[in-house]
Amino acid sequence: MGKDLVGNHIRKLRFNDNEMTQQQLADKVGVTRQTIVALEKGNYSPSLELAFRIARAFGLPLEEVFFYGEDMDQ
Amino acid sequence: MGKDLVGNHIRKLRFNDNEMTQQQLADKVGVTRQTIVALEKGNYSPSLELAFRIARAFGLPLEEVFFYGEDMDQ
DNA sequence: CGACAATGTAAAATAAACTTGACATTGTGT
DNA sequence: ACACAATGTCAAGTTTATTTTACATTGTCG
Repeated sequence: MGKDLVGNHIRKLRFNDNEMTQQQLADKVGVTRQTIVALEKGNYSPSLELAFRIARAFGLPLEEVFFYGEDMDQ
Repeated sequence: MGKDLVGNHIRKLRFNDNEMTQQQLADKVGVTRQTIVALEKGNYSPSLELAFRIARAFGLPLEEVFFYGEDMDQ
């Protein structure tokens, strides 16, 4: 809908503890690698459902993976 | 994408403290009333962006308004 | 060098979210 | 009884998320 108000830490999180490839994350949450690429690039924001699945994949609460508005560039 | 794994407390929250009409909430978060109706009925789950705006409208963290999986029927 | 894994990119197609407009129902107040 | 506010519903249309396919780039390892 909106312009670009939702951001995420997916790429960072894939490295930190978790050390996951785009493909592995994609498989784990049940989407294609292209979707992960698009999210990391910030092309669009995911559905709420996918956001939940990704947060789970990292074992984090949703708002530690995705953020809204002001905090955008962190 | 998925079946019906995401639920929400929108309807409850509109009453509790906040006492808001569907139309008022819709205006506040910038969608049409139909969208609110559809969400309350569980027809689909919102975009992540809209989910954030709705949570904000209630002054709550996203995961206190929307929930995933097990907790579905609460 | 040649092979292979991880990533980037891009276009066309499908699915899901959201809008627009219109009408029906229920309850409340006058 | 009439009016009006809040809610429910339905169908057709637009926009955004996601898939599919395909190819290009970089790094590593034999």
